Amino acid sequence: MEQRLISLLQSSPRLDQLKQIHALISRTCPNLTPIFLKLLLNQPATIRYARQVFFTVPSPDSLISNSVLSAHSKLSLHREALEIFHHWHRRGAQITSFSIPSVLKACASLAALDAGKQVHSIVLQLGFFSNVFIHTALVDYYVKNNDVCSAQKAFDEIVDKDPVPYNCLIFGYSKSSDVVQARHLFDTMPQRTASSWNTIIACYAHQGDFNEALTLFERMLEEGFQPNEITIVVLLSICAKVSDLETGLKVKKLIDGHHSRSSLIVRTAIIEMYVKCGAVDEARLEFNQMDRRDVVAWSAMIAGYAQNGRSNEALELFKKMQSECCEPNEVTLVSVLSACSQLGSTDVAERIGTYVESLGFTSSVYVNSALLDMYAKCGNIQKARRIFDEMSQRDIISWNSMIGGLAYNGFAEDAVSLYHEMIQESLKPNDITFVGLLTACTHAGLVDLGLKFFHSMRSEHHTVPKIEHCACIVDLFCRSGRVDDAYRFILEMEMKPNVVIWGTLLSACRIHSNIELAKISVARLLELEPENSSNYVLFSNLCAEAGQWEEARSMRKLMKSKDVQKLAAYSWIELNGRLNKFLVGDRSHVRCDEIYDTVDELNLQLKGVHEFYLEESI
DNA sequence: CTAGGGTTAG
Repeated sequence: MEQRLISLLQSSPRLDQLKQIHALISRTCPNLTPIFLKLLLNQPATIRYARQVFFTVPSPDSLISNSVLSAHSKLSLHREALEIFHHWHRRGAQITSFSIPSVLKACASLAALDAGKQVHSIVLQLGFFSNVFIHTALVDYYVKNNDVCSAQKAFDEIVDKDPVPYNCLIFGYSKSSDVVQARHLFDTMPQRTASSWNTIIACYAHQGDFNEALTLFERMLEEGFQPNEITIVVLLSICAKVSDLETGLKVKKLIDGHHSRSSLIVRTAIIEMYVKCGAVDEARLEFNQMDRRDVVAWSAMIAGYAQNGRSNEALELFKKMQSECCEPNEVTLVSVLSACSQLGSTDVAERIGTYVESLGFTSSVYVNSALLDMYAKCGNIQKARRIFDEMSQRDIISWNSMIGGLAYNGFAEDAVSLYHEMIQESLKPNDITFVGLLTACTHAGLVDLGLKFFHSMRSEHHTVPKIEHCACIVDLFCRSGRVDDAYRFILEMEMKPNVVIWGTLLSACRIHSNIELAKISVARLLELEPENSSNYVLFSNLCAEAGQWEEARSMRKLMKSKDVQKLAAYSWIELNGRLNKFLVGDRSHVRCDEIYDTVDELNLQLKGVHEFYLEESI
């Protein structure tokens, strides 16, 4: 009978068949009910029915009750687990020490604070003092509720501690950023497991102390611990954050033997490691080799393309994801939007924007900020503003995107007044806020206001200006023709000027024909990036325009001697969703004659407009 | 029949 029952249940019966089997058992051999129930618990498909059967059992013993409870807990059916426990508790059934951990796990996952406290008091009433399992579950419960104090108290109750409660509490201290306590527990625990190492390594990684994390990993290997999947994932994510491809590959080697079996998460972490090290093509190879991909894997790869400036490939992959019926989540959409914002195409922005808006992530601050950022960067400032105004919640990044968006689109005054609104709402500006503000001032020629904002960073907002803020100030002086002030500012800067700063000055020197400063800037630029052709070309053109032919020729010579290749620059225009690229003297387009005629005509018209304004001003 | 650590983002 029992064998037949097993084979019947394994043939994935329908609900009506299950009912028949159940009826048969209750009529002919009720003593088989517990076995029947246990078999139902084994499969997620039949656990619902198991619950119904359990509720009909007149007085279930604690063994079967605990099995029902733990089966639900294992499948993360926490709500149902709590329901079972309440039902059972009401009937006055005997609660054993085995019942408690599953219930506490359910309370922790549901963030059911009151229920958890009740269970704790039941624990005290029933006198389960110093039971390792129960108190470990209590430590875990309090850690998950961010109450590390109560967790420590529950921990202290345990007389004979194995590594598990230590690991739980170390994680608790890690979550509350108390590295000292975490490390103390780790150092003093009598014996460790691989999980102990994983927890402490992850703790340092969360703190941003990647060196200590890597040192501990080496010690872990030295002491003969076998890294598991979680160790690998933690390490790969560290390598991703510090862009350390060399260590990343070493870690990857550790699992290369049984690579085919490695989990989705490990493979996603490998993709992420490659992506953050700039090795996008290697990431794609890894991605292609996956036999199964979830939304996280797709998102990681799409984000990888987006972050490495390969927007078209990001969008192509998103299309493929949709064709394989994988539903995008917020993270996917944010990456897709970020790819679009780099393309700068109004058509694509319109299409993807409308699509994203139709999906109903209306309350997501993340998605909305990415949306408004994209609209702004693609020139649709009205839509960007509409999204911003309609947002029910905004964080610093939403404000920054809007301020920056207004700034880049030339609405300097709106950017500045939005900043004041932000201050009114008592939000703290960060360094990105100031990049937006300074950009606004640059575009509008508001030199004094820009300098005021720059100085207020330190004095009022306790943020230290970074090199990008200094670059904004240099640009601010340069655009208003004050190249000498720009140079003076560079000399007084606390940090070493970079290529952006010297490049800005050099370009300004060409416009304002300042050969002396141009010489200084180009010298710095050739030190910093001898391979960049535009510096040589810019300087030599500048000299030629000023009539200094000898200087111009020698710079061309220098460029040639260093074998610097000049990159062909092209301009492009998007028409009816198609991208058309043009090189200098390009005749490849089928209608190039018409195109050149039109360009000539436009030039004439522009000259006419220019002359008209000249006459007007006289 | 009981417990812990991990991946994607503006």
